[in-house]
Amino acid sequence: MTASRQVAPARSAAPSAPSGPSAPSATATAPWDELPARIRARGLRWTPQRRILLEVLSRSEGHVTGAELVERCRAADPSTVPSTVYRTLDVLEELGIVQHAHGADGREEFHVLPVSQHGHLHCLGCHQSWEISSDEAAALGRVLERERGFAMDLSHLTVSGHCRACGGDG
Amino acid sequence: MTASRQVAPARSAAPSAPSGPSAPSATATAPWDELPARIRARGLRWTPQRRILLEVLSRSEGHVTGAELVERCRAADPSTVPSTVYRTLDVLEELGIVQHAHGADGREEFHVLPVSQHGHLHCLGCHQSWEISSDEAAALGRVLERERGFAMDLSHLTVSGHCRACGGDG
DNA sequence: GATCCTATTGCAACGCGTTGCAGTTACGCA
DNA sequence: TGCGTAACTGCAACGCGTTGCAATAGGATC
Repeated sequence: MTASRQVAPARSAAPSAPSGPSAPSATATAPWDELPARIRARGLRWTPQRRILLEVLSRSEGHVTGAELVERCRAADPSTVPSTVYRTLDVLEELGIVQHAHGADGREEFHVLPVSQHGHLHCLGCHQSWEISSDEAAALGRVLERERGFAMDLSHLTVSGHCRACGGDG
Repeated sequence: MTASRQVAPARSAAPSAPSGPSAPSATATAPWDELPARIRARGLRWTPQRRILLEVLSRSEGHVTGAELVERCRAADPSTVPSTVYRTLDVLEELGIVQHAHGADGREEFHVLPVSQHGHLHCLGCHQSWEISSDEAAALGRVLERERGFAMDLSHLTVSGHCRACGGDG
């Protein structure tokens, strides 16, 4: 048995969205090529481990859990260790390459190349998830801003509840 | 050194709210007394371990993390094991005694005796947290309901961002 | 009070993620 | 090309939370 590349950990399936289509992974200007330079320009280093993670990320779309990324890196290089992956993800987050959030179950989810700020919707019934556009969350943002001076970070938002199919409608 | 009852794990300080005062732990009708009966009525059992957790909970207000509850139970009975605490919390959640959510860092937080549905606001700068009333979240709820038929579970909502003091205002 | 059924417990192991530390290595510079 | 520094890696251990399993013990019934 090889390192089976388990992709969906049974609790965070994120299939196609029924009403809100997901962004088709535009790969805008392929920032992957410039990354080594950007990294070095910051005094950071371009290592084989980082290259592998970047390759994995460049093939990913939507949300990926940390564990999934570790698994995929391990498929590319069995000697991969989790701590390196997570630390590299931290670095990449500072560079704006990924953005992390916490799913409804508290697990970390990474979003690759955040095209636009968006939150997540998670159904407690069927465990599907969808994206919330900034438009939709705008009202909440405005209320918090106006009444509390609180600047919401949409990308970190996960709203749980029940979708139409699972009894969302009365 | 005894089992030091560490209360604030340094990453989820939740002091008094600056604009939204927290509910003053009304202890409405003290449901603690009826609990043994309610539990037995369901075919469940009233055990010493559950009694201890209930005592701990009855002395808690606001949000408590799972680890904190384990710690406090251990203070009352050093032989307490985490799995029992967490399993009992599951049972109590079904009975409506507690409600769990995931904080901004993904850790579990339990809310004792949820007086009214409310979400949480978490400042990424100072790590304070406040409650979001259902009024405030209503707009978001309406949008999701109308456009997606999605029934938001407010109690599970944590909004991250920056408060006024930490740069929330432009 | 004795008996029986099964809910519950404690244990041990696991999974995800983080952290401290010592050894390694990328890479700027002479 | 060789050198030096500090960024990075891998390891080991930890913390939080979950799960499977065998043993225990509520509590209903007689």
